[in-house]
Amino acid sequence: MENGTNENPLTALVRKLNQHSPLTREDENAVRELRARVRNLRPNEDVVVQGAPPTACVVVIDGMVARYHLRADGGRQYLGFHIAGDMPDAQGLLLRTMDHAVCATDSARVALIQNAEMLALFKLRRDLALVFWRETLIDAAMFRAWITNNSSRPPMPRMAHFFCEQYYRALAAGLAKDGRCRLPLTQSQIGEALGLSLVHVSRTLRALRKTQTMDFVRGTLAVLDWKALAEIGEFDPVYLHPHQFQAQ
Amino acid sequence: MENGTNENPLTALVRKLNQHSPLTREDENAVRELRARVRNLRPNEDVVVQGAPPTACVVVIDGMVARYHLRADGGRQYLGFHIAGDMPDAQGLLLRTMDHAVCATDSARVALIQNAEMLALFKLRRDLALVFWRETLIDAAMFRAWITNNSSRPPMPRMAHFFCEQYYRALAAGLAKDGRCRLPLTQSQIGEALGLSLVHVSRTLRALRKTQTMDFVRGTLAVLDWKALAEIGEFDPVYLHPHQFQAQ
DNA sequence: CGCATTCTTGACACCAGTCAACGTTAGTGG
DNA sequence: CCACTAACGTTGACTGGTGTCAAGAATGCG
Repeated sequence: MENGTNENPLTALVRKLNQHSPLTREDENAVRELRARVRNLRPNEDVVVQGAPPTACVVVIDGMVARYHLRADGGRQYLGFHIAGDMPDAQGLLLRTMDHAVCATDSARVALIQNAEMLALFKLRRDLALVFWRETLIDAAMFRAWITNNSSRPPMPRMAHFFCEQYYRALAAGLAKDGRCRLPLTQSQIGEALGLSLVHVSRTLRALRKTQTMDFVRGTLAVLDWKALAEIGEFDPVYLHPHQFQAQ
Repeated sequence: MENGTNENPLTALVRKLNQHSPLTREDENAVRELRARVRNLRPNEDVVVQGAPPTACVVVIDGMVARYHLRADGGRQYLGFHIAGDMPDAQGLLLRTMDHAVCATDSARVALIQNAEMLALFKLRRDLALVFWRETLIDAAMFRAWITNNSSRPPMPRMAHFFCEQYYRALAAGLAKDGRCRLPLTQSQIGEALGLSLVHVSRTLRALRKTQTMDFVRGTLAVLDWKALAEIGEFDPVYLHPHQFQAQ
């Protein structure tokens, strides 16, 4: 399901929004007609820098993009990884300072939409504001899940939960097939996401592989036994609010 | 600054919203005129249960309220603590299932507003939707800060950061004086927030006390040297977006 | 006063971080 | 195609930090 260059860059976004908030045809078109500047990112290139005032908001078209906190000592804490259709900095729409940064983990393509344009859209189509709001609320639910995961689960379940989340979302985005999806991260980055040292990521990964439920090699995640993996990670996708919406 | 029973129960909410999004007099009145049912909570009583469909949203009037994930083994992971003016479950407005619970940590008073009433308000006063949206985005920033705090800081800075956040927010809410504020938590609960064992909370607290920057005794936090404490915890309040707003 | 809850302290074990060396893979240029 | 390099991953040895267990002290409440 590679995104052809001819396709509207916001198609993935529309699909994603529809998953939790069915859009009218008019709403869909209004989103698709947003003026988006497409930008190619090289691995590790920042697209949003921490501390800056946000001006445009980012929609991922292709590849993977990460949010992270830059620590005082220069270290990173990754806060989430984003794929086609995700808006990793929607909070910038309404806040004055970015409290975190966004970068590409691998090559990625993103669409940039001026905040003013988004806000104008919300004025015009009020319901869409609620749709994007809901999107940011699901985002917040993911953050909560990360707090619990990183704070209260031992390394192996923690890592299993992490892989479950990534795989589940890739599946929802149509980016998984044959039990595999792209997850272009180094073990070091996984460590910076889960609060584990690189060495311990390696050890934990070995232990996880031995359960025969998954594999992870050079940026590709393979799920061999979803049910068992989800059990190890205590993974329950309710927080991702799949196919849910509240009628207005 | 105890909240007299005669006062409008939503005054604290209006004050808080004003801190990031200056409201017009009409907007203020519209918020104050929301029909709110006041409910008294006893220590440890749930007001929102995990997994349930949300129907009303909660505004804290008095006391302290906590969000938490209930783990499969019955353990809790606290996700945040809330004081007067906070809306600990605003996400319930637009999502179908509560992925976390809300309880009182001590006796508390909350106002309950039907979701339908809130949504009607947003239809009537579109700008208010953006104001409440912004409120939930600041919430999300706090979650991110917790991820980083719990995942990447050693116990002492972690705890210092936690105390800084609580004190800073109490101050903003007018609930601190003489360098002290209420923080009605047991050490066990602090452990369940920071991902530390009870015993280690006790040890870390002793170490923190020895720095002479703070004290914490039976539900009261005293800040003795704010600057030094903030330094220990690498605390930078930008993520709380104090006095910030984006003109629409 | 007596009981339940919370806090403190010490002893101990083990998990996970650090250090260091080596292996593996991908990419580059000859 | 091979040689070389840099980045990434693996493994072992070691250490220290943090959890667990257990006992006792302090506090609050009835």
